[in-house]
Amino acid sequence: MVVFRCGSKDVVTSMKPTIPDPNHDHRQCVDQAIAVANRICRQNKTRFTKLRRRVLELIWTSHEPVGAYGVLALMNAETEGNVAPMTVYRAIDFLIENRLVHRIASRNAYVGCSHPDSPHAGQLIICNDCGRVGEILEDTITKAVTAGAERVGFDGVSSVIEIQGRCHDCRELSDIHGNAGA
Amino acid sequence: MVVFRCGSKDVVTSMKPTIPDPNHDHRQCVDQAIAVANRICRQNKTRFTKLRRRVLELIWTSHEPVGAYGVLALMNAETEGNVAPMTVYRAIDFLIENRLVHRIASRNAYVGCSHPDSPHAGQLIICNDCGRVGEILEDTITKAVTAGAERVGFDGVSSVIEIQGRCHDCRELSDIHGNAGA
DNA sequence: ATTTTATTGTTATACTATAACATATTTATT
DNA sequence: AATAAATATGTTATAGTATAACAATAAAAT
Repeated sequence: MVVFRCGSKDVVTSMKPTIPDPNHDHRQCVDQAIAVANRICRQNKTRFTKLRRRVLELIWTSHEPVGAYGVLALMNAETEGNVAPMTVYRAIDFLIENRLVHRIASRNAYVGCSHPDSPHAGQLIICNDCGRVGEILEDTITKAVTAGAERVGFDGVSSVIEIQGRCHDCRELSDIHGNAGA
Repeated sequence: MVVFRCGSKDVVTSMKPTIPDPNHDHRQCVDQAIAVANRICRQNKTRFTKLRRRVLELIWTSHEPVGAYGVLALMNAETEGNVAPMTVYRAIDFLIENRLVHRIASRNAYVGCSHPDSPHAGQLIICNDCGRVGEILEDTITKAVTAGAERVGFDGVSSVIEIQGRCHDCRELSDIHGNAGA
């Protein structure tokens, strides 16, 4: 199963919705993310403060991962006050604990989570060309990992699964160049 | 399939060889790793220099991941000359390119590769208790990841798969404590 | 022997993340 | 409402990870 959410659309399919279309209405993504965050934090009895909201919005600036210092730069660009790294990291930690943000270990960067409600961790798909990141929830992967771990006596498994490759859009672009382009 | 190599033993099994036994003869692991590295580099027409060999040996000091600055500390502890970080990083990069070492993205650390010959990337299993790292080659995982990626139009996939949990040994230890211990 | 290429040395600096303690704000309790 | 307890944020300093840029050396190719 592939789950992908953008704005109010919640795509559940077995085919191709990969990474958000370049022309999609991204403001909807952000609005949706904030709305979901509000609900999740209410459920978790945690506080979705102004700072945390701000950081979440900035992380959702795009579908490309942002570094903590990237967020910091965005914050300090807007306001004249000087936010310290610690402040950003704390907010990010909170967002991760509440499953609103993923850390991409292979890039030391962060990206908004598309389905914070889902109980089991998904897999990140990272395009090496355009840098965008999507998320899939493949049961076969989850099961294979659990089974593989159990085979070697591993317990209480949580996995970092980051799939790097080239997304559908970028492949088409390069096909055009390769076949007909200059 | 589970592949695990220690010393001259090359275990291929479907059951339980997890992470190296605490009592194993670790010098054999190191010797084996160096011998394999020699061969691999000859095959790759790359140079397995004294420095690179040294760094590989130090990374193989144990089955726990070592940070780059950990390697650096080990080097500077032995010799009185001052090795610079850059030197270590370059050697590590070389070793990774030649598949002799894995980077563990979730820990910013490095660990020797147990099967540099294998064409497809394996999965790392990391014990959160004892810190040791093993490596498995589960075809079902590899295939599930490839299939999942293809389903969303992903190409040329290479994945970071780091499975974190508690190894067989640590679980047994904690069972003892839980059932009969103080 | 000379050119070319690859490796290592050296210095400086960028990037990522956390520790420790002070202050402010919110929530719970009386 | 006043106080205490818990949570969140501010602030400063520092630890930890990684790379850029250029110089010097060593190995391979011509």
